[in-house]
Amino acid sequence: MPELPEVEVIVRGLKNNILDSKILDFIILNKKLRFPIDSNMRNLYKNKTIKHVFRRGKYGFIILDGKDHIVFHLGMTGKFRLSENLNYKKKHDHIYIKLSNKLNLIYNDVRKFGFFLIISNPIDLYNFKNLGVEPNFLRFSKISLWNNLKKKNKDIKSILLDQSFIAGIGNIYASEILYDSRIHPLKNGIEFDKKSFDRLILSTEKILYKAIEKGGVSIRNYRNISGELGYFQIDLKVYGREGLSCYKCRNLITKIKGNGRSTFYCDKCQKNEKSQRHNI
DNA sequence: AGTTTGACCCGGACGC
DNA sequence: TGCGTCCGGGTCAAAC
Repeated sequence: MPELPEVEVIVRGLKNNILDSKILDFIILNKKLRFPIDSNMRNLYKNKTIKHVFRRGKYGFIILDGKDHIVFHLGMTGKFRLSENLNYKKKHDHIYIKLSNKLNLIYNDVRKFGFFLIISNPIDLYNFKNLGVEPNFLRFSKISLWNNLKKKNKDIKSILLDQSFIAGIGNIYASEILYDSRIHPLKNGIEFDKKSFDRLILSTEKILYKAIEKGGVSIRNYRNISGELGYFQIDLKVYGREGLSCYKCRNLITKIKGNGRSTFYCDKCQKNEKSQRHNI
């Protein structure tokens, strides 16, 4: 699932391959994504040059010359691939972007949870979708994050998924971050002390940064043999390991469900004095 | 106003 | 094999 590290690696892949080329055509094969694709897109994007590509949270931005730009979100199964020709079509291809550098950028999405939106100048990135702190700026935002956290009367797992707190963490990395920082997923924001908060921030940086690095290394030039951008295998320490033994203490990993989302953790390594009392 | 819940998007996987 | 049911994650809106 594309969370921040995957989107970051995909964006780097795009930078490496499409920057400075011109969009010769923007062909919409299927409008029915998460939000219906605006049919103006083809006209707006045609013959525009790609000036910048960057990421904010799990969103990607493709900045063109002129005032209209592209924002995309990959949902659960959104993928980009680069192809020299358009004859090799795949199931669930939804958009073909013909580029002046002889490559075609293809958007493929099995579940169609992803979307493309038009965004126009001026772009207020700081307030975009009310997104919170970018993880690479965490260490500079600790005071406001701490104050924010201490006001939140809900479990840290949900807080991590809240994009207005820290931007870009999804369900998988949330479990990984909490495992790494030895924090129980049901620990409340207001229950945090400075020490565990510090560990949380460190682990967030560490887990996300390592994943980005892994993605960059495992995909040579950010693009695999089939031209796919940014998908890579991360070694998960807790996520999906229900009933298997913890790598640190051999205790069995627990899976819980809240808000319809699964959370994995080790109840020996990630203690929560308060919720443990009520747990059984 | 902050928090919780659930709907929605959809096709693949799985069970019978 | 065919059918039905469930599942997954991110986002948003409605409910509390």
